[in-house]
Amino acid sequence: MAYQTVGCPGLPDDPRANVTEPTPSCPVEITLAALHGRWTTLLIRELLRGDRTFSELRQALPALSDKVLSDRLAHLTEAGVLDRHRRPGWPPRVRYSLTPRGRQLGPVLQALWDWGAERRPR
Amino acid sequence: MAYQTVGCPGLPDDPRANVTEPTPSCPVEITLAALHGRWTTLLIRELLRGDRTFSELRQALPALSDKVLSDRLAHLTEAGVLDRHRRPGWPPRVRYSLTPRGRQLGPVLQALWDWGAERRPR
DNA sequence: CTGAATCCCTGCCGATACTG
DNA sequence: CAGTATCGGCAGGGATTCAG
Repeated sequence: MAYQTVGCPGLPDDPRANVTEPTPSCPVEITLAALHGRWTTLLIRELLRGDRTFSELRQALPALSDKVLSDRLAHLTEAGVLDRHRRPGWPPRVRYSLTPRGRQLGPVLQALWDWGAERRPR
Repeated sequence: MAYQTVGCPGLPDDPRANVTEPTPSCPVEITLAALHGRWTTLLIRELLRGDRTFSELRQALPALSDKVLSDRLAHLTEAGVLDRHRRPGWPPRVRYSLTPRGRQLGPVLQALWDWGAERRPR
């Protein structure tokens, strides 16, 4: 995807809180774009637990295909959420770790968790 | 969509924090499913400001088509985020308002806003 | 006024096969 | 080991048209 949009919680001053259509400059949309795509939040959860290599992530999420894993990692790196560390030598080893900014997604995921964890009012 | 996934912030006790693939029972995914789709967060923002009718929402978000607006309202109603109030008489008027649970999305959107509003570390 | 039905187009995601 | 190339299915979303 990349198809989520804007919202304005308590920030009436910021002009970005008053957009009338989905726009990439809206902070809410920026975050949703970073989290966008199936498997993405699971990957972040895995990396919140510590650094991981490509194959460690594959092991942790067996149903995730190489291609999609590769896509997600590239997307998250591009979004500034994680860093790639290529280790020299053979076999090639690449280590993925959250950036400081990526670690700040913790509270965001927590907020998402909290809302979803409440009992559905019938 | 409906294609976002799980995450586990600080809840290692909950078994749902350890799923190895996207599943609808994960709280994070429940929330992302509720927010899912283009225009959705903009609609919620609009309704956080107060009740709105169908045509008021159309006015507020001119680039949003009838079909998608209708889809989003149905989806959010289904998700327990908002209520429909059909007013008797002619012309038909339907009023949409956030449920208590819907209003609790405020902090969630705030968390999304906050992360997206921070300067991108270059 | 408030939607539902239909059509088409685009982009996601999975499977498979292949490379440095 | 860590990816990329290619293909196909399917669902999201916009435009238009029709209905209660």
